Amino acid sequence: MMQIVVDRKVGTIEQRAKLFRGFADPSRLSILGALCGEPLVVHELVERTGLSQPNVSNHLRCLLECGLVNSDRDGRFIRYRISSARIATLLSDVDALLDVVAGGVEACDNYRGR
Amino acid sequence: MMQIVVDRKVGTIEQRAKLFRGFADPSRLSILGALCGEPLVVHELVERTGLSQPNVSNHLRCLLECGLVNSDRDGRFIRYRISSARIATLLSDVDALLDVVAGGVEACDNYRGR
DNA sequence: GCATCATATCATTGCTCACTGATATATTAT
DNA sequence: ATAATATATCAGTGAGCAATGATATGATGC
Repeated sequence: MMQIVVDRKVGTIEQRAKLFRGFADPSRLSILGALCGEPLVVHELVERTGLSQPNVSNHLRCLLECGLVNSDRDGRFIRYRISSARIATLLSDVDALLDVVAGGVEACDNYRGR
Repeated sequence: MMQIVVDRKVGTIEQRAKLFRGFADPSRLSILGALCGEPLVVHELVERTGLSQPNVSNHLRCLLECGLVNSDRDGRFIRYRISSARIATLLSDVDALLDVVAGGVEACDNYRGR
């Protein structure tokens, strides 16, 4: 029986990029940052992030679909939590990297900010 | 004298998002991944990534401006290297997170891929 | 059932980015 | 100086995403 060996890494680059894009937005970062502290319901996230409610919901749907957060219904509230402590790890790693490259990132004009 | 206390985190969220966006592209991930192995000159990156030369140069300029890579001229070649081992750390952390959420990321339709 | 609160959905609009193709600059060798 | 190699630049084009506003769904208490 023939066997086709698929290079796992090739497919993974797209996945990695997709995962990075999950973090590459100020709104989602605010939400994830808040959830790293403690689980929160939507209107709490709205308060803390200052984002509009539909905006938070839209991003939560994305984060939920990607598996970055989980949700539980609690009466008429829905409580969200990060799905893995690795998310917090990733966020602190980025901060560590920012300590090194913050100046350059600030200066980089290629992304004009959104 | 009045003092205005600026929340450092607010500014940092934009920076974090910007830094994440540096990684949120398959082309740049390919380039960074290759450079994590060893320093390489541009045409080597072109070969290994399969990207066009202008495309590689454009992304390198961005990565250079952001401080994610450094460059040294070597005759008519220009050799690029990652600026910090933390970059490799970040990339492997993402892979670790992908082990947990890969299925969800794959299924998430919000980013249709680029 | 009705009113209210909590959250989700959806279409639209505007902005931003990635890639391409052509061209320019830089370095080395002859 | 000229040719050849290596890399950078830039404008244009196409596509995709984020936020908004309006509305829909769902749950609770009266």
